[in-house]
Amino acid sequence: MVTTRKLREVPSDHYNVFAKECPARMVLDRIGDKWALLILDHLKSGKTRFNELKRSVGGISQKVLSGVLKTLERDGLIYREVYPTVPVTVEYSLTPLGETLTEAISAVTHWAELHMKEILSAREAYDLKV
Amino acid sequence: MVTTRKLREVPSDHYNVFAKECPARMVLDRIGDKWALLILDHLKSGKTRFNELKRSVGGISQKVLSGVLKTLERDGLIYREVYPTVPVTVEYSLTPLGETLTEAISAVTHWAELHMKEILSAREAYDLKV
DNA sequence: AGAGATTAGTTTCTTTTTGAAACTATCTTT
DNA sequence: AAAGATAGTTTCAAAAAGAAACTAATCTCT
Repeated sequence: MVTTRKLREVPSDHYNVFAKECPARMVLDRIGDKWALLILDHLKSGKTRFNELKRSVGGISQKVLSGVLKTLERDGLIYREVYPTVPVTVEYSLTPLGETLTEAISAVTHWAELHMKEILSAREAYDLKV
Repeated sequence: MVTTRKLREVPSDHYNVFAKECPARMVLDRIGDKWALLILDHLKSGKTRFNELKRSVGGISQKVLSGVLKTLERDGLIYREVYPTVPVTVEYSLTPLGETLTEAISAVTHWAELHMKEILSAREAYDLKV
Protein backbone atom coordinates (compact mmCIF):
# COMPACT_ATOMS: atom_id res chain seq x y z
CA MET A 1 0.00 0.00 0.00
CA VAL A 2 1.34 3.36 -0.95
CA THR A 3 -0.52 6.11 0.84
CA THR A 4 -3.94 6.57 2.29
CA ARG A 5 -5.81 9.23 0.43
CA LYS A 6 -9.37 10.34 0.14
CA LEU A 7 -11.05 9.48 -3.09
CA ARG A 8 -13.43 11.99 -4.59
CA GLU A 9 -16.77 11.23 -6.12
CA VAL A 10 -16.65 10.66 -9.82
CA PRO A 11 -19.78 11.15 -11.88
CA SER A 12 -21.49 8.36 -13.74
CA ASP A 13 -18.97 6.70 -16.03
CA HIS A 14 -15.67 6.73 -14.18
CA TYR A 15 -14.48 9.92 -15.86
CA ASN A 16 -12.02 11.83 -13.78
CA VAL A 17 -10.31 15.13 -14.55
CA PHE A 18 -7.53 14.24 -12.15
CA ALA A 19 -6.42 11.33 -14.28
CA LYS A 20 -3.88 12.34 -16.86
CA GLU A 21 -5.12 9.93 -19.52
CA CYS A 22 -8.82 10.52 -19.00
CA PRO A 23 -10.67 12.26 -21.83
CA ALA A 24 -12.29 14.50 -19.24
CA ARG A 25 -8.84 15.84 -18.58
CA MET A 26 -8.38 16.73 -22.22
CA VAL A 27 -11.59 18.70 -21.94
CA LEU A 28 -10.29 20.52 -18.90
CA ASP A 29 -7.03 21.21 -20.72
CA ARG A 30 -9.09 23.26 -23.16
CA ILE A 31 -11.49 25.08 -20.90
CA GLY A 32 -9.02 25.48 -18.06
CA ASP A 33 -7.26 28.23 -19.94
CA LYS A 34 -7.66 31.91 -19.31
CA TRP A 35 -8.25 32.80 -22.94
CA ALA A 36 -10.91 30.15 -23.42
CA LEU A 37 -12.61 31.29 -20.24
CA LEU A 38 -12.62 34.90 -21.35
CA ILE A 39 -13.83 34.12 -24.86
CA LEU A 40 -16.65 31.88 -23.70
CA ASP A 41 -17.62 34.36 -21.04
CA HIS A 42 -17.71 37.14 -23.56
CA LEU A 43 -19.81 35.15 -25.99
CA LYS A 44 -22.55 35.09 -23.38
CA SER A 45 -23.42 38.59 -24.57
CA GLY A 46 -24.24 37.25 -28.02
CA LYS A 47 -22.83 36.70 -31.49
CA THR A 48 -19.45 38.32 -31.82
CA ARG A 49 -17.11 38.80 -34.73
CA PHE A 50 -13.42 38.01 -34.79
CA ASN A 51 -12.02 41.49 -34.46
CA GLU A 52 -14.66 42.47 -32.00
CA LEU A 53 -13.54 39.59 -29.79
CA LYS A 54 -9.96 40.63 -30.24
CA ARG A 55 -10.80 44.13 -29.05
CA SER A 56 -12.93 42.90 -26.17
CA VAL A 57 -10.55 40.33 -24.80
CA GLY A 58 -7.70 42.66 -24.01
CA GLY A 59 -4.22 41.45 -24.77
CA ILE A 60 -5.00 38.36 -26.81
CA SER A 61 -3.00 37.94 -29.99
CA GLN A 62 -4.64 37.12 -33.28
CA LYS A 63 -2.79 33.84 -33.47
CA VAL A 64 -3.95 32.65 -30.08
CA LEU A 65 -7.49 33.94 -30.60
CA SER A 66 -7.65 32.11 -33.89
CA GLY A 67 -6.32 28.93 -32.34
CA VAL A 68 -8.59 28.95 -29.31
CA LEU A 69 -11.66 29.66 -31.45
CA LYS A 70 -10.75 26.72 -33.64
CA THR A 71 -10.53 24.26 -30.77
CA LEU A 72 -13.68 25.62 -29.14
CA GLU A 73 -15.49 25.10 -32.41
CA ARG A 74 -14.11 21.61 -32.76
CA ASP A 75 -15.24 20.78 -29.26
CA GLY A 76 -18.76 21.87 -30.12
CA LEU A 77 -18.77 24.78 -27.71
CA ILE A 78 -19.11 27.58 -30.24
CA TYR A 79 -20.51 28.07 -33.71
CA ARG A 80 -18.59 29.76 -36.48
CA GLU A 81 -20.71 31.31 -39.19
CA VAL A 82 -19.20 32.85 -42.29
CA TYR A 83 -21.11 35.42 -44.32
CA PRO A 84 -19.88 36.14 -47.84
CA THR A 85 -19.97 39.88 -47.41
CA VAL A 86 -17.09 41.99 -48.47
CA PRO A 87 -14.88 41.89 -46.59
CA VAL A 88 -15.95 38.58 -45.18
CA THR A 89 -17.89 38.52 -41.91
CA VAL A 90 -17.42 35.75 -39.38
CA GLU A 91 -19.65 35.46 -36.36
CA TYR A 92 -18.94 33.34 -33.33
CA SER A 93 -21.60 32.30 -30.87
CA LEU A 94 -22.25 29.75 -28.15
CA THR A 95 -23.76 26.39 -28.99
CA PRO A 96 -26.34 24.98 -26.57
CA LEU A 97 -23.53 22.89 -25.11
CA GLY A 98 -21.34 25.96 -24.74
CA GLU A 99 -24.16 27.71 -22.96
CA THR A 100 -24.32 25.01 -20.34
CA LEU A 101 -20.73 25.84 -19.52
CA THR A 102 -20.88 29.60 -19.29
CA GLU A 103 -22.66 29.72 -15.99
CA ALA A 104 -19.81 27.86 -14.37
CA ILE A 105 -17.30 30.04 -16.16
CA SER A 106 -18.92 33.31 -15.21
CA ALA A 107 -18.77 32.22 -11.63
CA VAL A 108 -14.98 32.00 -11.96
CA THR A 109 -14.40 35.25 -13.84
CA HIS A 110 -16.83 37.02 -11.57
CA TRP A 111 -15.02 35.65 -8.55
CA ALA A 112 -11.79 37.13 -9.88
CA GLU A 113 -13.32 40.57 -10.08
CA LEU A 114 -15.02 40.26 -6.75
CA HIS A 115 -12.08 39.08 -4.68
CA MET A 116 -9.34 41.01 -6.30
CA LYS A 117 -8.69 43.28 -3.36
CA GLU A 118 -8.25 40.38 -0.97
CA ILE A 119 -5.77 38.81 -3.32
CA LEU A 120 -3.80 41.97 -3.79
CA SER A 121 -3.48 42.47 -0.06
CA ALA A 122 -2.55 38.81 0.42
CA ARG A 123 0.25 39.35 -2.07
CA GLU A 124 1.50 42.42 -0.26
CA ALA A 125 1.51 40.57 3.05
CA TYR A 126 3.34 37.62 1.49
CA ASP A 127 5.95 39.80 -0.16
CA LEU A 128 6.68 41.59 3.09
CA LYS A 129 7.26 38.30 4.91
CA VAL A 130 9.47 36.75 2.24
CA MET B 1 -16.44 55.83 -32.64
CA VAL B 2 -14.81 52.49 -33.08
CA THR B 3 -17.38 49.75 -32.79
CA THR B 4 -20.63 49.31 -31.04
CA ARG B 5 -20.32 46.62 -28.49
CA LYS B 6 -22.30 45.50 -25.53
CA LEU B 7 -20.77 46.33 -22.23
CA ARG B 8 -21.07 43.76 -19.49
CA GLU B 9 -21.86 44.46 -15.91
CA VAL B 10 -18.84 45.06 -13.79
CA PRO B 11 -19.05 44.56 -10.07
CA SER B 12 -18.59 47.38 -7.60
CA ASP B 13 -15.29 49.08 -8.38
CA HIS B 14 -14.82 49.02 -12.14
CA TYR B 15 -12.72 45.87 -12.09
CA ASN B 16 -12.89 43.95 -15.32
CA VAL B 17 -11.24 40.67 -16.23
CA PHE B 18 -11.48 41.57 -19.90
CA ALA B 19 -9.14 44.49 -19.50
CA LYS B 20 -5.54 43.51 -19.98
CA GLU B 21 -4.17 45.91 -17.38
CA CYS B 22 -6.82 45.29 -14.75
CA PRO B 23 -5.66 43.55 -11.56
CA ALA B 24 -8.69 41.28 -11.83
CA ARG B 25 -7.13 39.95 -14.97
CA MET B 26 -3.93 39.08 -13.15
CA VAL B 27 -6.09 37.10 -10.77
CA LEU B 28 -7.71 35.27 -13.64
CA ASP B 29 -4.30 34.61 -15.14
CA ARG B 30 -3.59 32.57 -12.03
CA ILE B 31 -6.82 30.73 -11.49
CA GLY B 32 -7.59 30.34 -15.18
CA ASP B 33 -5.02 27.60 -15.46
CA LYS B 34 -5.72 23.90 -15.56
CA TRP B 35 -3.17 23.02 -12.89
CA ALA B 36 -4.40 25.67 -10.49
CA LEU B 37 -7.97 24.50 -11.04
CA LEU B 38 -7.08 20.89 -10.36
CA ILE B 39 -5.01 21.68 -7.28
CA LEU B 40 -7.65 23.91 -5.73
CA ASP B 41 -10.34 21.42 -6.56
CA HIS B 42 -8.37 18.64 -4.97
CA LEU B 43 -7.70 20.63 -1.81
CA LYS B 44 -11.43 20.67 -1.20
CA SER B 45 -10.99 17.19 0.20
CA GLY B 46 -8.74 18.52 2.95
CA LYS B 47 -5.11 19.08 3.89
CA THR B 48 -2.82 17.47 1.41
CA ARG B 49 0.91 16.99 1.27
CA PHE B 50 3.16 17.79 -1.63
CA ASN B 51 3.77 14.31 -2.95
CA GLU B 52 0.20 13.32 -2.32
CA LEU B 53 -0.90 16.21 -4.53
CA LYS B 54 1.62 15.19 -7.12
CA ARG B 55 0.20 11.69 -7.17
CA SER B 56 -3.39 12.90 -7.22
CA VAL B 57 -3.07 15.48 -9.94
CA GLY B 58 -1.96 13.16 -12.70
CA GLY B 59 0.73 14.40 -15.01
CA ILE B 60 1.89 17.48 -13.16
CA SER B 61 5.63 17.88 -12.83
CA GLN B 62 7.25 18.72 -9.53
CA LYS B 63 8.53 21.97 -10.91
CA VAL B 64 5.12 23.17 -12.02
CA LEU B 65 3.39 21.90 -8.89
CA SER B 66 5.92 23.71 -6.76
CA GLY B 67 5.47 26.91 -8.76
CA VAL B 68 1.69 26.87 -8.78
CA LEU B 69 1.54 26.16 -5.04
CA LYS B 70 3.83 29.10 -4.44
CA THR B 71 1.66 31.56 -6.34
CA LEU B 72 -1.52 30.19 -4.81
CA GLU B 73 -0.02 30.71 -1.40
CA ARG B 74 1.09 34.21 -2.28
CA ASP B 75 -2.40 35.02 -3.48
CA GLY B 76 -3.83 33.93 -0.15
CA LEU B 77 -5.74 31.01 -1.58
CA ILE B 78 -3.91 28.22 0.20
CA TYR B 79 -1.97 27.73 3.41
CA ARG B 80 1.39 26.05 3.52
CA GLU B 81 2.29 24.49 6.85
CA VAL B 82 5.68 22.97 7.52
CA TYR B 83 6.18 20.41 10.25
CA PRO B 84 9.73 19.70 11.39
CA THR B 85 9.33 15.97 11.19
CA VAL B 86 11.90 13.86 9.53
CA PRO B 87 11.74 13.92 6.65
CA VAL B 88 9.96 17.26 6.66
CA THR B 89 6.18 17.30 6.24
CA VAL B 90 4.43 20.07 4.34
CA GLU B 91 0.68 20.34 4.29
CA TYR B 92 -1.32 22.46 1.91
CA SER B 93 -4.90 23.48 2.56
CA LEU B 94 -7.46 26.02 1.44
CA THR B 95 -7.71 29.38 3.16
CA PRO B 96 -11.20 30.77 3.78
CA LEU B 97 -10.69 32.88 0.66
CA GLY B 98 -9.68 29.82 -1.31
CA GLU B 99 -12.78 28.07 -0.13
CA THR B 100 -14.98 30.76 -1.57
CA LEU B 101 -13.47 29.95 -4.94
CA THR B 102 -13.73 26.19 -4.96
CA GLU B 103 -17.43 26.05 -5.54
CA ALA B 104 -17.00 27.92 -8.79
CA ILE B 105 -14.07 25.76 -9.74
CA SER B 106 -15.78 22.48 -9.01
CA ALA B 107 -18.56 23.56 -11.29
CA VAL B 108 -16.03 23.79 -14.11
CA THR B 109 -14.15 20.55 -13.45
CA HIS B 110 -17.40 18.76 -12.87
CA TRP B 111 -18.76 20.13 -16.14
CA ALA B 112 -15.74 18.66 -17.93
CA GLU B 113 -16.49 15.20 -16.58
CA LEU B 114 -20.18 15.49 -17.21
CA HIS B 115 -20.07 16.68 -20.81
CA MET B 116 -17.11 14.76 -22.02
CA LYS B 117 -19.07 12.50 -24.31
CA GLU B 118 -20.74 15.39 -26.10
CA ILE B 119 -17.38 16.99 -26.67
CA LEU B 120 -15.80 13.83 -27.97
CA SER B 121 -18.60 13.33 -30.47
CA ALA B 122 -18.44 16.99 -31.48
CA ARG B 123 -14.76 16.45 -32.23
CA GLU B 124 -15.44 13.41 -34.34
CA ALA B 125 -18.09 15.25 -36.30
CA TYR B 126 -15.77 18.20 -36.83
CA ASP B 127 -12.87 16.04 -37.95
CA LEU B 128 -15.03 14.26 -40.49
CA LYS B 129 -16.13 17.55 -42.01
CA VAL B 130 -12.68 19.13 -42.13
C1' DA C 1 27.49 -1.17 6.90
C1' DG C 2 25.75 -0.04 2.46
C1' DA C 3 21.76 0.30 -0.63
C1' DG C 4 17.41 2.07 -1.25
C1' DA C 5 13.43 4.72 -0.13
C1' DT C 6 11.27 8.72 1.90
C1' DT C 7 10.42 13.85 2.41
C1' DA C 8 9.88 18.52 -0.45
C1' DG C 9 11.57 20.62 -3.30
C1' DT C 10 15.54 22.95 -6.95
C1' DT C 11 18.40 22.78 -11.05
C1' DT C 12 19.38 21.88 -15.76
C1' DC C 13 18.23 21.04 -20.30
C1' DT C 14 15.01 20.22 -24.07
C1' DT C 15 10.68 20.84 -26.17
C1' DT C 16 6.43 23.20 -26.60
C1' DT C 17 3.70 27.21 -26.37
C1' DT C 18 3.06 32.08 -26.51
C1' DG C 19 3.34 36.72 -28.06
C1' DA C 20 4.60 40.34 -31.36
C1' DA C 21 4.87 41.64 -35.81
C1' DA C 22 4.52 41.28 -40.53
C1' DC C 23 2.04 39.36 -44.40
C1' DT C 24 -2.28 37.67 -47.42
C1' DA C 25 -6.32 38.79 -50.26
C1' DT C 26 -10.26 41.39 -51.50
C1' DC C 27 -12.86 45.38 -51.43
C1' DT C 28 -14.26 50.40 -49.74
C1' DT C 29 -13.13 54.87 -48.39
C1' DT C 30 -10.24 59.13 -48.56
C1' DA D 1 -3.01 55.93 -55.07
C1' DA D 2 -2.70 55.04 -50.41
C1' DA D 3 -5.01 53.69 -46.30
C1' DG D 4 -8.29 50.96 -43.76
C1' DA D 5 -11.29 47.14 -42.88
C1' DT D 6 -12.29 42.10 -42.98
C1' DA D 7 -10.30 37.30 -40.84
C1' DG D 8 -7.02 35.15 -40.55
C1' DT D 9 -1.74 32.76 -41.44
C1' DT D 10 3.22 32.88 -41.16
C1' DT D 11 7.57 33.75 -39.08
C1' DC D 12 10.63 34.39 -35.43
C1' DA D 13 12.08 35.42 -30.67
C1' DA D 14 10.92 34.85 -25.85
C1' DA D 15 8.67 32.55 -22.18
C1' DA D 16 6.83 28.53 -20.10
C1' DA D 17 6.37 23.65 -19.44
C1' DG D 18 8.05 18.93 -19.06
C1' DA D 19 11.50 15.30 -18.06
C1' DA D 20 15.10 13.96 -15.51
C1' DA D 21 18.67 14.37 -12.37
C1' DC D 22 20.18 16.21 -7.98
C1' DT D 23 19.92 17.82 -2.76
C1' DA D 24 20.05 16.66 2.26
C1' DA D 25 18.64 14.38 6.21
C1' DT D 26 16.88 10.19 8.10
C1' DC D 27 14.72 5.59 8.28
C1' DT D 28 14.41 0.69 6.71
C1' DC D 29 15.94 -3.48 4.72
C1' DT D 30 19.43 -6.88 3.78
